[in-house]
Parts: sequence; C-alpha cells; structure tokens
Amino acid sequence: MTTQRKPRGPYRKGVRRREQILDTALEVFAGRGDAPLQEIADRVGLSQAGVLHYFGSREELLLAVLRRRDTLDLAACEGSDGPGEAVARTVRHNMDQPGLVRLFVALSAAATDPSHPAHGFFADRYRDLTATIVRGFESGRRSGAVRDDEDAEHMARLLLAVSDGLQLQWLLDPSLDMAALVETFDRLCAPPNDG
Amino acid sequence: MTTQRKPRGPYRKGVRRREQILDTALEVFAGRGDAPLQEIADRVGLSQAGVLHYFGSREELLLAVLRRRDTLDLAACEGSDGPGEAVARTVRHNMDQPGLVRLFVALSAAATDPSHPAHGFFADRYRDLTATIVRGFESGRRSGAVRDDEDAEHMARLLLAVSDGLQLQWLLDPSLDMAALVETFDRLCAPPNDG
DNA sequence: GTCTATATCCCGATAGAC
DNA sequence: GTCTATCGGGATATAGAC
Repeated sequence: MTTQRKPRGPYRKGVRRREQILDTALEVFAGRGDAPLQEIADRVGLSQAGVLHYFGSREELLLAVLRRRDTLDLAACEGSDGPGEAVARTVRHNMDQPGLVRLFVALSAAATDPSHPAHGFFADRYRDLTATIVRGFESGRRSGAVRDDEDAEHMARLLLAVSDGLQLQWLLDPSLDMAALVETFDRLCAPPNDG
Repeated sequence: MTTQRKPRGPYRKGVRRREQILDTALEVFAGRGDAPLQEIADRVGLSQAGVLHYFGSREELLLAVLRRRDTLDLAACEGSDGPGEAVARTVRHNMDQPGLVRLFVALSAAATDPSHPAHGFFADRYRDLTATIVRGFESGRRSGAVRDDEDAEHMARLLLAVSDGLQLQWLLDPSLDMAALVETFDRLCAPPNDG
C-alpha cells in the first residue's frame, strides 16, 4: 500500500490528454471499426508518435478502448429486470454504434489466438459475464420468471452466444432487429407452463 | 451454350494443381486460421507467385476455401432430424478443426465491411441458411417437435447466432462443449407443454 | 510532451525470364 | 507453369531534436 497522491501540476495535462485520446479513439472506432493510429492522431491534433507516447503500442490503446466500452455498457444496464433484459438493452444501445460493434467482433475473433495481446481480456470477460448472468437467472428462478428444467450456465452461455452471433448477422444485414430477437430468446427461457 | 469438353492433355495438370492448392489451403487454415500465401506455397511446393497463378488473388483463394468448407459441412448433415440436430452435428464436426473455425470467425467479421470481397458471400449465406432452417422448423412444428408460439424466423436466426457465438466462446475456452449447448437450445425450442 | 524523420516489417501483386 | 526479383502500399515503432 504505497501512499499515492492525486496527480497534479505537470502530470495533469498528460492525464487529460490520455483521456482525450481514449475518447477520440472510442469515437473513431465506433464509426469505422478499425483505423490506423494516424487517424486518431489527426482527430486529437497530435502526431502518430504523440499518440504512442501515451499508449505504448497500438494494442494497448485497443485494449483500453475495449475496457471503456465494457464499463459504459455495464453502467447502461444497471437495474435491469433480468439478464435477458440487460442484454437486450445493451444490444439496443449498440445498434447506434456499428463501428464499435465491428471492432468488437473483429477483435474478439483475432483474440481467439492465444498469443494475441487481448486473449486474456476476452477469456476473462466471458468467464465473468457468464457468472454474472448465471446469478441473474438463478434469481429469476426464485421469482418464477425463468424455467428451471435447463442448466443455468447453459442458458447463460447461450444468451452470450446469441448476443454475439446476432451482432454478426446484424452487421451483415442492418435491417435485423437484434433487440427483438434477444427478447424472443428471453421468452424461450421462461417457464414452459406459463401462458 | 458453347460446346465444352472436359479438360485434357496440358490442362489436366493445372486442374489438379488447383485442387491440390485448395486442399492444402484448407488444411493450413484449419490449423492456423490465417496464413500468408507463402506458407501455402511452401507446403504445396510452389512459390508464392505460383499460387497466385491459380488463384488471381489472396481473396479469391480464401473464398474458394470457404465455399469448399460449406459444401463439406452441408454434406455432413444430410438426413438430420431437424435444424437443431443438423447444427449440433456440424458444430461437433467443427470441434476437430479449430483453425478453420477461427478462419471462419475472423473472415466473417472482416466481411462485415460492405466493401470486403467476401461480403456478398456471407450475406447470401445467412439469408439462405435462415430460409433453410425456417423450413426445417416449420416441418418440425407439423410433427409437434417444435413450439409454435414463437416466430420460426426468429428461432432460425437465434439458432445461427447460437452457433456462431458458441464458436467464439469455444475458441477462447476449448473446454466448452458446443454441441451440448446447441442441444440445450434445441430443447428450448421444443413445445412448452411437453415433459 | 510533442514533433519530424526514418527504420523496419510484412505482404500481396506484377513483370518478365525460362 | 513456374520461378526470381522487385515494386508498392500501409502500418507500427523508434530515435532524437526542440
């Protein structure tokens, strides 16, 4: 436990710049899905080398962007009714940011390679999300909203798969209503003897 | 209608070479998911330029590989009981070919960009697969194997999404039993008042 | 902190000899 | 049909001045 002070004086500017670059990168990626460092540099009014001064490598910047997106997504589904609704909400929100979805899809595909810098990030992410959703389903069971004849972890993994798979289909055909489809899946997870 | 003869003489070798390259490329991609042309060239005992002599460009070769995989997949699920089982079978078969799955995931992500050479291929593919699965579900309904309280196209899209999404999760964590998960999804699509 | 300039890299594609 | 050689484009990363 080292004593850490809030950065001040000469540091402040650097910290803000970092934030600014991150914001800009998020925007750029949200629009195009992928872009050379140069483009982010231009937008933020810096040289390419300037950007690398803050993030040691391209991959580092990418990771930071992903983490930020995750954070924003999580915040956006605070207080949802259940996992299904939370995912539906997220998905609906993502429908405004095709580029970001594309970035995510492309990057998660690439991160599939164990030697990829983001491999750990994604592996952890799915593990954690699954656990969270399982808890949500279990709570839904207690209130009778979720069927209990199928394994909760199976349903959780399926929900995540649905979410990812639909994003792919949606990118190929933007007329698809992802949110409605997630809701359909959610109903498939309701107890069989209702209605 | 031009009169076409089966290639012979000097052509024969070329045709075989093409096949050989295609086979090799399929193997290489099945193992690594992506590779420079050079690697396929090495394996097939040709120079990189030699490979390009048969397939005008890298993308062309990639497309040919994808088509071949699709063909093999379709053949493998002839005579399945329903769409769910067909997909489960395919998925089980894919579990022996991580690299190919990776190639597919990576390429479909890239093909999301409308200007990508494989965009049309994937867009068509999902359209066609959806239609086929819808027919399967409708037939399943008539025999009482599939619930009829949800839209068949929704379920079809979800099945495809499940399949794609699970592949991603599986690549990140190979201990996942994709086939079992697909079967779980299949049960979610069964009529609610059974069992 | 920020820039300019440049070192590398990697790879696909092309030209042209054999 | 096949090779060698090479061009060309596009990026990332680094060195070093200011």
